Amino acid sequence: MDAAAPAGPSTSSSAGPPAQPPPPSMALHPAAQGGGAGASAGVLKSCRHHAYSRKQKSLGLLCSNFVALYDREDVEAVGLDDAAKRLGVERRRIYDIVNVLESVGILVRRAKNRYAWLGFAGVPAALKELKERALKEASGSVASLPLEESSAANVSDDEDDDKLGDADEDEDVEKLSQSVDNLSDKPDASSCRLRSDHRKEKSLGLLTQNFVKLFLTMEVKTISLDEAARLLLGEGHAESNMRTKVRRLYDIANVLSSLNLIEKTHQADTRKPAFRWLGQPKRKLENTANIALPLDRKIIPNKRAFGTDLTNIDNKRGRMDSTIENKSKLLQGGTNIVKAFERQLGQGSRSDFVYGPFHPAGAKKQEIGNHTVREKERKTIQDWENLAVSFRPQYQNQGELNIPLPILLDISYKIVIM
DNA sequence: GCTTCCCGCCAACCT
DNA sequence: AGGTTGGCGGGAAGC
Repeated sequence: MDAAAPAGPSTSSSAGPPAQPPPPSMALHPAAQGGGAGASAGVLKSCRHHAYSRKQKSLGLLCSNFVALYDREDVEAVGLDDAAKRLGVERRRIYDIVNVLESVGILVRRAKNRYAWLGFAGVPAALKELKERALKEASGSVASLPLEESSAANVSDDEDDDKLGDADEDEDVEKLSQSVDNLSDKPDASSCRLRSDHRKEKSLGLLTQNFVKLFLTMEVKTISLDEAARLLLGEGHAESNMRTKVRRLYDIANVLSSLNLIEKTHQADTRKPAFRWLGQPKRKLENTANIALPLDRKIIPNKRAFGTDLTNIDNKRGRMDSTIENKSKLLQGGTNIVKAFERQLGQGSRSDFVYGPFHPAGAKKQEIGNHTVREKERKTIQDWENLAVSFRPQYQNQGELNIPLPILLDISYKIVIM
């Protein structure tokens, strides 16, 4: 499938993206052709002369659209094919999105090609678990290992029901972590498993979790992707290795920032961008204030505008983090992890997590796996619903979305309110 | 010229 | 064997 491709054997990537493939997410038109991307290839080609724009095809934007499409009360399952078709992108991209979303608890894989939609209500539990797992790692002997290795070596709380093949039922949020966590020290448990785990170790999902763990465990609030890559890889990394990792982190960061879990900022004294964890409602409020500008007045980030990339808007939102300060903090990070954790866990746990821009439709889906969302959280969620009214996602090509009318109306409504 | 990151090849992994 | 998943890195858009 992966529709677009063919036309020409397009040998390999070395040939480079030949004549711009039509930007599917732009070109595909709504209801018109529920008919499948492939079919429209010819038509799309005719649009080729339109300037090709990466922005309109960014993962972040795609993610926003994805969320807009499924973040509704009545959505429970997500089919990959369906998503790809409706969003007008190739399946491959959906995998990217879905893997990241799963890592933060928005989705859970149920079966081949099928995911369950938990929505933003699933985020707190997922983050909490991430935190706790990282805490265990930290307090264990693996604290000093790069995350990528340590997480592969750690054991998650209650696992080893070890699965495979069975029950679609309850491989919940933990699935990913389990499969990786189980790796454990048994040297060559089974070459099969190791090989499989090796692949998982590098998965986008796990990388996402580890990236998020950085924010949850480090004292610093912002981190550049270079730093993140370095921390995740450990020292002695090959240069190419590093580049690849950074590329993946860009992908992840774009998705996470479209979810508003992080935002792009700039390190004070470098032109290098960094990402800031959006963890406190307080900050969120400031966000809201910033965002609640009339559309045409809105300060457009000087860079990419996918998702809700607030990037350059803010500056004042937090204290200025100097790169140097960050670096030294990061270095201490390992030893401070436990302390930082205790502090974070102690300070009102996750009521301080902030969801994405959409009001948590899944607010009523209180049960995530076996975790029950508590009252307090529920309350917070309601607060966010209010926030959501003024917190408008920045869709850029919603017109091209294959989103059911009611949703579009709902979205537009929110935009108009602004 | 450097950063950002889309694209799609193709191998690993299922079924 | 055929379909699904997703790592990976080339290379072009964006700045």
